[in-house]
Amino acid sequence: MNLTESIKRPTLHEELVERLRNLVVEDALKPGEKVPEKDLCASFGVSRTPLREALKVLASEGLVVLQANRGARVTEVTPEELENTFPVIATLEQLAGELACERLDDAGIAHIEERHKDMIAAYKTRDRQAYFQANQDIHNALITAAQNEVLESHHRMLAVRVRRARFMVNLSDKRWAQAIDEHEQMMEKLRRRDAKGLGELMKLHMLNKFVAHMKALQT
Amino acid sequence: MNLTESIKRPTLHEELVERLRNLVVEDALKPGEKVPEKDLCASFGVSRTPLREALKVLASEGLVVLQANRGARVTEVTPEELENTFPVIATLEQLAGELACERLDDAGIAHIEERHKDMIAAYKTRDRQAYFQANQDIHNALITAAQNEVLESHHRMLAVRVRRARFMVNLSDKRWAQAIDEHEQMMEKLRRRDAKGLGELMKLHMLNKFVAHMKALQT
DNA sequence: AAATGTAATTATGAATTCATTATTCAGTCA
DNA sequence: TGACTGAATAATGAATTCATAATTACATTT
Repeated sequence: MNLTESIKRPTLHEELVERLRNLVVEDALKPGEKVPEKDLCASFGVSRTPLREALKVLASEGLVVLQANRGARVTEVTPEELENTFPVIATLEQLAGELACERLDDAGIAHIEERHKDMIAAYKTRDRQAYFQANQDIHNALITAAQNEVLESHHRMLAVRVRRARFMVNLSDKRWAQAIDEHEQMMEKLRRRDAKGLGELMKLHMLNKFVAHMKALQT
Repeated sequence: MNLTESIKRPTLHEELVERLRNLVVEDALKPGEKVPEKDLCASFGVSRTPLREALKVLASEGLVVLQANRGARVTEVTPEELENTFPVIATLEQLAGELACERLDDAGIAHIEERHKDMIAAYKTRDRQAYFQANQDIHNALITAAQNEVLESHHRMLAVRVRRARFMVNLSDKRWAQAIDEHEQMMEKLRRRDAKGLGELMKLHMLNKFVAHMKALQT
């Protein structure tokens, strides 16, 4: 079978969750900003019902907060929020690193190696856009390699929240170089399939990223 | 200020999320079971709108699955699901243990000590109900003590999913004794404020619980 | 002018209605 | 008998409507 692509027509509310989430992550909807249903309905061309359903989901993901009878607001990215989020991501990435090492086959490692090279190339040409993309691909690949749906979904939820912080800070040259170095070390552990080592490095990598973010925010 | 309790009048959909979640956790709604909106609306005395909003939230928490045009089903508790969930909970509890050690004051530790004694008492009289309750209280207290909202909310989501498994297996005498022993060790680490030690024990405790569950399921 | 009270407007929560998609079941034909 | 067709029924997705709470604008009082 499978002659054609399986027909997937997502429901409106699913579509809206996606679109709204992107708006929040891409910073089109600013933190603290009110999200008037009416306007969103108009711009998406849907009625309030599916939109409100979508907002409920976003709220349970922590991207917006709902106040009864007072509508939705995009959650603020506060230092406290980052302070709480990073350790949790870090510990999840540690677990992911360990599992990925055990479950990745040679082809999988080769694939990550490719993206790693892309990332290095982007670093050398100082192409921030390409760097962020390759970086994210690598992390996502490692998460996927862990083959744990629960881990993956919770990691995604948290990663989304942190990704918004990207718009707030500039990656310093020093931190950028450090991050590249950490990735080199991670690749080394991965090649040797050192599960514990990779896990620890990934955790540390996240916590260092956190420190860099906090420093940047304090200025 | 704060002269009176802040007035909280939850919206219907919030109330429904709570109630429905309980129904799933308490196993009143069985895994795999269809959840006809109509019946639920009738039994709760609400219209479909808030109920459907609640189902969307439950779906994003992974307690139900929504199939377009075919309604909601309670998610099955499969061995795969447990296999994926336990390691994630374990790693979160490890983090919680470490943070709790750093942040609990003497009064907080004393409070946990109390619940620990309750748990031991329940064990001696083989009062499963009281045991489960005290056990859960202890874990929750440690999570709360970590003072990390993100950690807490994600842990709660996962704990709910696992708690359902309780209805599927019987706690063996052997495992029960082992669990008590593990808790004794955890308390010892906590008294000494050995953050790393408590974290490792809590992780191990969860993984052992997982092994016990899997053994029980295989029979 | 500042503060308080009140009416008008707006936005939200929830119920209802409408439109589509599944499901059921009787009937037909091989 | 058993597989297929299609009408009837039921359930769901989405739009609309209604009710209520919040906000705003304005007036009144001091």
